[in-house]
Order: sequence, then C-alpha cells, then structure tokens
Amino acid sequence: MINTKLAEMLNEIADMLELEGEKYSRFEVLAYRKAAVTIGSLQEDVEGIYRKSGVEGLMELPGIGKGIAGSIKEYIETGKLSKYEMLKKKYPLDLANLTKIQGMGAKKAFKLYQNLKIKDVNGLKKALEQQKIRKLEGFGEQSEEQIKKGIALLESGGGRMLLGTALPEAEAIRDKLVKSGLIEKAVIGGSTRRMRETVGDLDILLMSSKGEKAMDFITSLPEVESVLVKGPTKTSVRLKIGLNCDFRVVPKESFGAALQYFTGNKDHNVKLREIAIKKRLKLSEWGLFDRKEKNVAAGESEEQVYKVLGLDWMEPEMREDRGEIDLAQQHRLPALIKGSDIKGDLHVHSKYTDGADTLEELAEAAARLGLKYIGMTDHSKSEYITGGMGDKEYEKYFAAIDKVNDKLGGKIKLLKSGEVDILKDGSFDVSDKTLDQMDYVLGAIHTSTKMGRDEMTKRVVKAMESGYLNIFAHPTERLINERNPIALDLDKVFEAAKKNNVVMEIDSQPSRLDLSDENAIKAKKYGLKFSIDTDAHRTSHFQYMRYGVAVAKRAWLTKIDVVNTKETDELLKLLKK
DNA sequence: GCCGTTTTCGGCCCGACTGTTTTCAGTCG
Repeated sequence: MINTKLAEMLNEIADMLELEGEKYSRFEVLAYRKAAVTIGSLQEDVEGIYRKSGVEGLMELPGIGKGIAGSIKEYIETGKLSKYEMLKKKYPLDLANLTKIQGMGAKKAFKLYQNLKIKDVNGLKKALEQQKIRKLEGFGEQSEEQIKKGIALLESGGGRMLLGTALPEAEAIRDKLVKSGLIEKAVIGGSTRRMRETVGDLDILLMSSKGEKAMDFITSLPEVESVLVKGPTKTSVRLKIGLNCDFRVVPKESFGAALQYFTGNKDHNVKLREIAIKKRLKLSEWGLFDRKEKNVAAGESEEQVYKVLGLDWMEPEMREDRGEIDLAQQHRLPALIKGSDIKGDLHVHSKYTDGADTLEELAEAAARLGLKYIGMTDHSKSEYITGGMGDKEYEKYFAAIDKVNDKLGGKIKLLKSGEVDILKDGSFDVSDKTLDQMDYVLGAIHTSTKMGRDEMTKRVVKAMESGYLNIFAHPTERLINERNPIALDLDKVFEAAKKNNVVMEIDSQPSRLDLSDENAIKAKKYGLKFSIDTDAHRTSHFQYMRYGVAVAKRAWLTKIDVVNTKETDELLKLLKK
C-alpha cells in the first residue's frame, strides 16, 4: 500500500512550500496538508482507487482536486512526483521525520540545515551532543532540551493507544479532579469522547473558578510523568501510561462552546465555524459571538451552540464530518442505538474452552447487568489450543446449559451455540447434527489466515451459503496495532450475507472492534443486521459492551439494525433458518 | 491547491503557549 508514503510526500511538499514563503499562499500549503490527511487515513489502497476509477475516482476524495489527483497519478504511473523532486533539490533534508519531533516545524528544521547542515534526525542528535544548537539565533539551551525530549518521545513509540486503555485512565483522572473540590465540572473530550477506536492524546475540560490551583493539583497527580506546557487556562502533561493529556479550564459561560470545540474532529469544527461566519457570528472555544462581541450561545450547553447555528444537537460519536452536519440542519439525525437497548450478548466463552468462569458465574454476572440472555459460544475443535470441542463435547455442553437454565428459573437464559471454525474449504469443523442443536451458529475464521483475497472470499461466501451460519464473528480478524485484517472482498462478503441472512458481528473487545465503524457503515449500506457482542472470556469482559455500542453509534446504527436489542423469543425466531 | 443553495472567482477557522524576544514567529491542536 502506497498510502502512507504518498501522504508523507504530500506533507513534505506542504513543508517545502511553507519554506518558499511568499511565493505560495498559506492556503495552498493547507490544501496539501489536507490531502495528506485524506490519503493517510484512507482504508482503501489509493492505487486501487486510481486503477479502478482513474483520476475522477481520486477527485471524489475530500481535499483532492485536479492538481493533486494528477500528482497521485504521476506517482503511481512513474514512481516519481515531479513537484516533490523539484522542491527537494532546494530543500534536501528529511523533513518528514524531522517534523515528527514535537515542537519542530519546517522552518526550524530548515534553519538548522542552513546553519549547521543538519539533514536528518541522526544529524540533529549529533549537534545536540555537541551543544551546537544553543548558539544559533532564535534557539537557546531550553530549545535543545525540548528537542531532546521530542526525540525521546518519538523513539519511545508515541503511537495511538487503544480506547479501551485510554478511556479508563481518563475516567480515573476525571474522578480525582471532581473529588478534589477544586473544580465544578470535568468532562472528557476529544477523540475519546467521540469513542474512536484509538486515541492519540486525552483532552479533559474543566469548569473552575480556581483555575490556577486546579492546574497545580493536576501537575502533582501521581499519574503524571512530566509537565509539557503549563498556563492559566491550558496545561499539557505526559502521563506515565505513555499518553499526553491536555487540560483546559474555561468559565461557565464558555463551557458549552469549549466542549463542542474539544469534541468535534477538526473538519466538523471547521464546518461549524464556517456556518457561524455565514450567520455573521464567530465561533471559538470561548463562545459564539455576534459582531458586538456578545456571546449569543452563553451557558453551559452544547445544545445551545448547535441551536443558534440552526442545527440539532448530535451525539459525539457522529461528529466526524461524515454528513452529520447536513442532517442536523435538516433535523433528520438518526436516533442512534443506546447501551440500554442491548438485551443480550451472543458471543461468550466459559471454562468449557478458553474462558475463565463457569456457565453459572457468567449467567449471574450478565443477569446483574440486566441482560435477558447470553449465547454460549465455546470454541470448536480446530482451536485446539483453547481446548476446542468436537461433537461429543458439544453434546455434554448443551446438556450442561440446559441444567443451568433450569436452575436459573428464567432470570436469564443461556442460549446454545458455539464459535465454530470455518475451515479452509468453507465447511465447518463440527457435524451438521451438532449445528442443528444450536440455537444459532456463530462462525469465525481462525486458521489459514494468510490465504489470498479471492480464495478467502470464496471460503467465507461458501460458509454463508451453507444455510447454517447465523452470525459472522469478528469478520476481518484484525487486531488493532497488532495484526492486519485478513484479505477479504468485503463487497462480495456483504452481498452474500444479505442473500443468506447472515448477521455481522461487531466484536467489542477493545483490541478487535471488528467490524470497524467504517466497515459497519459499508455493511449497513447492504442492508445487513448486526450483533454487538463482547466475546467475553470472563465476567468482567461484559463491560466491553460499551465499546461495541460506540462503534455502532459511529456507524450511525439504530436499534432496529442490531439483533441483540430484541427480546429472547423474537431473537430466536429471527435467527432460525 | 480546493471548493461552491456564498461564488467557476474569491474566499479559505481560531486561539493558546513557548522561547527568545522587547512585540513576535513558530508550532500545535
């Protein structure tokens, strides 16, 4: 995939245009940066788009017009980008990596090149050792320290962290702040509030009349490793878990505007500000102001900000500039699914294979959370590491489930199922008789995951056409930051699922979140139904449901899109073949 | 360079903090 490389080059072009100064408008620089973000965050291979739909296809991407589409074409066809090559002659330094250092932009990097012939991060390190940088005009000892820190951060990884790790940490810090008595309100914002699958840093918004004291309290928290920035309204720290956290203190009358600002993604916010301008208003984190500098959306609420702009309030998960602003203007926002809509969990493991708890323990824990049913889906024999079961074992398993159900007396119902392996040829690794005894069949790919795209797609489609498969579990088999998705033609898979009434799973494990929000959006376009499951391997994993629900919300799913919002009887009817 | 119930030309979001400066450029989100 050339996406990353191409995005890096577009960014470098932006850097170099910036160095050109007056010759180029800052908006042209911005255009290249925006295009770089588009290409860099693309799920599909940009080369694939070009091969399939040509330059026109590229131009449908946001921020890609005639000029940059042409450049992309040139790069794909020739392996070179003439604009890049031309500029690079004038600026022969590794801007891509140098500017990854916090606090180092193109201008500083170029100044270091002009004066000290520093071309890359290694050269920079040497200059730091020799304390050459502090002698430069505009730099000092503290600049050297800052650059050193930036390099260390870069080398320690500094990538995005799983939401499932970051959110509990943010909540713990938030709760401490609330307990401190120094603040009136604390709300977690940013991509964490939008519940993105990974988080680059944390944003916590505070309402306080004792701002300075609150900032002192924050920098003395045991979770804090070092203080990066400290001012009266903004403080940034490095947390020990390896994440930066920004704290902003705002007064009551700005809280709604600030929360809005620190929640929407960049494009969503820019669009709102543009709407404000059209209404002769000015939107910032401090409020929504008219021409007399009067805050016309005063108060604590985001609702007010959206309302004055003529928009309905929307859930944070939607604020990604995926068309939600238009819908909010037309008062046509969908009613997204809520956590409380979930009636059961259709993917749960017990001690019978690789789970930690007994059937009874799981049932009791789920009942306490208010669930009406859980589907027991212990592994089939191909997963021998987990103690996967064959036909005989499943027979005993189902008998045990019956027994526990009797004992539970209707408090909650255990459903009979299994996480059945879809073999290389698309068949299942247990007999039809066993499958017939299940209330529903949950199928998954676990073995031979390196198959080619065509073969893998055929394998899955065949399983769907068998008439046995009800739910396709963690469809892409990816692990975030660890394992790439299996090669699947999702269009063909979704088509087959629609034809054969197969439900797509949204697996709520924080490292899976599979389907992803983007793939779930795609699946919904095919009219598919979803099952949001925890894939629990112990009772505490039932808590993961909120992450799966968040993915569903990010994909704009409503209650009727999700099968496990149904009551038990209705669900069983729905899944019956 | 991109984009359009505000336009095919003329716009393009807004503010905080830092370090090195004597009023600001650079960087970041």
